[in-house]
Order: sequence, then C-alpha cells, then structure tokens
Amino acid sequence: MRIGELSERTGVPTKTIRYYEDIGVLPDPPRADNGYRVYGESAVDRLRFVKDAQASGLTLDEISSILGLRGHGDSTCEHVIELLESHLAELDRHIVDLQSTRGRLAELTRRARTLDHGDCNDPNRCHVIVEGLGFRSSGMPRGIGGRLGASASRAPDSK
Amino acid sequence: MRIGELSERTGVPTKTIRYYEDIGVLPDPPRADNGYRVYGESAVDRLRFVKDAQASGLTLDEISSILGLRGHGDSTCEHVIELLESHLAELDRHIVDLQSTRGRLAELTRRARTLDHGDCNDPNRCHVIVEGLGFRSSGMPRGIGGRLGASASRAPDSK
DNA sequence: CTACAGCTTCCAGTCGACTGGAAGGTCAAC
DNA sequence: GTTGACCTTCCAGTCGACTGGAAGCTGTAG
Repeated sequence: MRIGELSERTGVPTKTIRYYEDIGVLPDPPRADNGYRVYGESAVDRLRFVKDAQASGLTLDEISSILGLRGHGDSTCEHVIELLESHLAELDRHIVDLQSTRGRLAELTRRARTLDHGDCNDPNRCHVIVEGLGFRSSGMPRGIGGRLGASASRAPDSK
Repeated sequence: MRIGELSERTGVPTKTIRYYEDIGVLPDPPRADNGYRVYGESAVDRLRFVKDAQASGLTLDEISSILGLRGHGDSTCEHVIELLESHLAELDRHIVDLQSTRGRLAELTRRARTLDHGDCNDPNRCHVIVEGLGFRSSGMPRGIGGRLGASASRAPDSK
C-alpha cells in the first residue's frame, strides 16, 4: 500500500509518517519505480505500536531505540528490557501521582462548587473562588486587583 | 521576600517565576524602591496550586484563566467551576487510558523477558525482541493493536 | 574601592512532536 | 492534453514551557 492508505488505516497523517521515517522511528520503506513509498501490512502494526508506546509516555527516541532502528541507543536484549521495565516503573509512579493530584483537584472543585457566590458581582472575575480555593490574601492590595501567584516546577510527566 | 528566596522556597527557578509573570500566570508583584520584586507569603501557596494544576494536566493558560489573571478566558464562577469539572473528567479518562496502556506495556515487557534470546547474536540489535513484540505478524494475535483515544502524558490532543 | 552575589530587562535558543507550504513528478480519467 | 488526486523533497514555522546569555544596576563585605 502507499502512504495515503497507511495514513488512512492508522489515522496517522502522511506528514507524520514521513517525519517518523526521518527521525528513525520507522524504517525506510521500499520504493516503487516512481519513487513512491510502498508499505506492507506490518507497517500498520508498527505504527500502532508507536502510538501505544507514545500514549504510555515513551518518547519517539525511546521508541525507535526499542524498535532497533538506529536511534541514539543500541537495542540489545538487555537494553530493551531494561528500558521497558524502567519505563513501566515510571509509568506506575506517574499514575499514582496523577491520582493524588486528582484527589486534590477534586477537593478544590468541591469547595468551589459549595462556595456562596452570592457576592460575586464582578462579571469578569470570581474572587470568591479565587479566595475560596485556599489562597489567603495575606496582604494583597485590593481584593479584586489581587493577583495570585503561582508556581510550577517541571511537569512530572516524564524524565 | 525577593525572587531568589521565593525560588528557593518553591524550587521554581527565578527565570521561570519571571516567565510566569510575563505570560500572566503570576501577577506583577509590588516592587521595592530599587525595582526588585517583593513577594508575600501567599505566593508560596499559589505556587502550590499552579504546580498541582499543572501536574494534573492543565496548561498555564488554563491556570491563569482559573486564577482570573486576564488570560484568554474570563473567570466567572461558572466558568471556573466548569473548567475544573471538565478537567477532572478528562483527568479521569486520562488515568484510565494510562492504566490500560500500562497493561499492554506490561504484557509486552513480560513477553520480552521470557523470550529466548539465545540466537540474538547481533550485539547492536535484538531482532528477537523486535520480532517477538509482535511485528511481522500480519495477523496480530494479541493486544497491541488497541486503539487509544488519548494522548501521551502531556496531552497533545487536549484543547 | 573592588568584588561579587543578586537583581533588572530583553531577546534568542531549545526541545519534542509535529505541521504547512512551495515546487515539482506521476498517473488515471475525462 | 489538461485536470486533479496523490506522491516526492526540502525547509520553515508552531506550540508550550521553559532556559541561556548579554548588559547593566544594587547592595553588602572586605
């Protein structure tokens, strides 16, 4: 099949398929006489694996390393298994993190829902929520103009 | 406190704190006579919120919208509650997705672990694994081919 | 007085993963 | 023989979230 059909059957845009080839996630496919890429059935499986691995948080780099397609790493048995296992552990940590964050966010939402918004009369801003969420306006000039601070550290997503 | 202390107490680089201010996730703090930023205690709490929100998958844009800091959206009560609730639902879907992907990956890993690597003599490539993982099979016996509706950890598909 | 940490602004670069567009070749249909 | 879908390469841009560096002011310690 040609790239268009592969794209249709996997839902991956042709642009993206060529990009994957470029960066070594997919092997260079054979070409027809006219230069068109020609794919076999297995390409569909491969692409599906890539999607799955990606959904689990692996980078394209790691994926091509697993697939043995001259990424940065080698792909000896040990390397691949190690990578899979360490990623699995990471994925578990990530899920646990998300669950606890989910708990905090749910609590926050619950509080926002049960707040009395009666005196929230500025149509553009709900200071009730903003303050109800647990920030103590300890010294904020002017309630409404009050700015909130925020912090963030690197997303816990992946390495 | 000044930006350096805030940074130390939150683990967020000063660069990042200024960046957050730039894009409206943080309010412009008052300045000392010398022009230095001066933060109150509440900045730390807010940092915690942003961190949580970010960890749960909200973008900085959404966060500043919740915090009412002239992001793109407004921040009426309804808007904020809606955003929090729809995000919560999304987060739940995401966790479920991750868990199922985790299952497939675990199965893959298990198979890779139990394969006989005896004839894997190319030091740079473990074709045993690559083939063992299920490619080459036009049929695709087991479950890699699951469709995943959701994105990787850092949602490329969200909003 | 000098060193030096810490602060300021501004602008450019990075990273991962695409995505768009230009310029052109191929091929079946009308 | 031209249209139009589909393919090719190459290069540039986007997006979110930073991160680095230059150039320069501030404030304290020696």
